[in-house]
Amino acid sequence: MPPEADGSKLQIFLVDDHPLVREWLTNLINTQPDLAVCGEAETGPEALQAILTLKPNIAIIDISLKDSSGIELIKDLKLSLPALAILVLSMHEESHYAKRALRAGAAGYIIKRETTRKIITAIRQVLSGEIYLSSEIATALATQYVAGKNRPVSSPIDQLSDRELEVFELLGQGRGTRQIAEVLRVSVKTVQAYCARIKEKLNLASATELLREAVRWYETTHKT
Amino acid sequence: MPPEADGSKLQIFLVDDHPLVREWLTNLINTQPDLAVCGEAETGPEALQAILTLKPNIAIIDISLKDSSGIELIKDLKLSLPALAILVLSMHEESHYAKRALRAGAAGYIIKRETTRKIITAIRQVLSGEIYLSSEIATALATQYVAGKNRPVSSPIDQLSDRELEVFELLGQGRGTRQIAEVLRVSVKTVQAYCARIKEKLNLASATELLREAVRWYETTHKT
DNA sequence: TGGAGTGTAGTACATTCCCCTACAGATAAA
DNA sequence: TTTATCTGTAGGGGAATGTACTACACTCCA
Repeated sequence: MPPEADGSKLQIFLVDDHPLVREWLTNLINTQPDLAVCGEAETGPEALQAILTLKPNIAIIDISLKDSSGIELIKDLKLSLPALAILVLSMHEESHYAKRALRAGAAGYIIKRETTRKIITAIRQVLSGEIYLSSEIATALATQYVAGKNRPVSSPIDQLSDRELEVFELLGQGRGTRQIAEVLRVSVKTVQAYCARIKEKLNLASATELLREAVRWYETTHKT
Repeated sequence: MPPEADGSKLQIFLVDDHPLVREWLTNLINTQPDLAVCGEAETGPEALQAILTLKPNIAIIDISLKDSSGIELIKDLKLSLPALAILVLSMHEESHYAKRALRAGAAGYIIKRETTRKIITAIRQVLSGEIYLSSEIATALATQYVAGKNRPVSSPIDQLSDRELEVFELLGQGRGTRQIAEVLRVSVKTVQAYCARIKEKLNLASATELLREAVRWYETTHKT
């Protein structure tokens, strides 16, 4: 059973790089008699350290952090604290993100567009050990599961591994190899290896085509 | 002069499709003694109608709405209510979003990652008739203007010469330098020179960014 | 228990990028 | 008309990337 350090309130840790969202969530949560925010962080490393110290009951994590990836953070957390409940708060409605988050160890996935009532519901549901998914995401996953009996892969993007997808997305943002290597804190060579695998999986001939596909994908998923 | 319907408070209208952000902003604004939120909307059309009725002092608009573009909303609003102050709240830190917003008629552009204090500052500054830009955006735009001499260009693409545009388009199709050189029957070196000039004209830092812009432009002009 | 997939990275050579320079013809400004 | 800028063309040289192939530890699944 998780600790209930401060009185009898359930402790919640927030990870999001938007001060806006953090403040709003803090307000929202603190209106609940049995819930309390016990800490916040903006980046993955910060979050990891603080969570290991504070040992909250639940962590609410934005998967698209500024420099590091929320997915990586979830994996790291699950390694150190397998019992920690994790709710992912995301602005992406696409189901790839949800699938990845769940595979990484999250117990819930809710989009930021959701109403506050549903967010509270999600927090409680995840705290009580259940899985929570936004309804669109849930239906999307369900249809994919049903259709996936003899599945013709919906998007070849699904074939990419987590790391590959991160690289793909950064490419779509217009980052160069070196920049990506810095963001991911790995060698340039590693990034190149990812690019090679992505090209293979997506059947692309050159780096230029890869970049084109990355930009297209980025544009269509992060629509303006 | 805009009306001050409710007492003497300045009336603010919110347009954002995240309930999260709307609630948070409402809270934030209502802590200010002289400001009040007079209405909210989730979509462009809703917002347009409500704003025309309520005639607020300022509208705070998220440019990336679910179905319609915030930019379109800004243009429509400026047509009907040229005096309305508009502050754009965006999650994009790239300056071209800011440019488009400003060209459409916004008086301010602030990213959601900004601190709450700065958001209040931005609201006040825009209300008082000044322009507000997040500092990164401001410096990015400033450098672009300095480089951009005195020409009021509608689209920076117009500045490209014929050959440069050809190269730009081929880049957008995913061709590499060598291929382009073959198609245009010139030296690879010449293509590189074109790329360099395009980057200069469009104020792009790297080949990767150039390619990203080329793909974007190609997608928007040769599709739908 | 062994193969497939993933995350990581190295070597070696080819290609491209990036910054500078160059120059001739067109066109615009002084 | 002269001067300045733009445009199309291209080379040199060092730095960065791309491409192809290899390697190794680790996990997961059969």
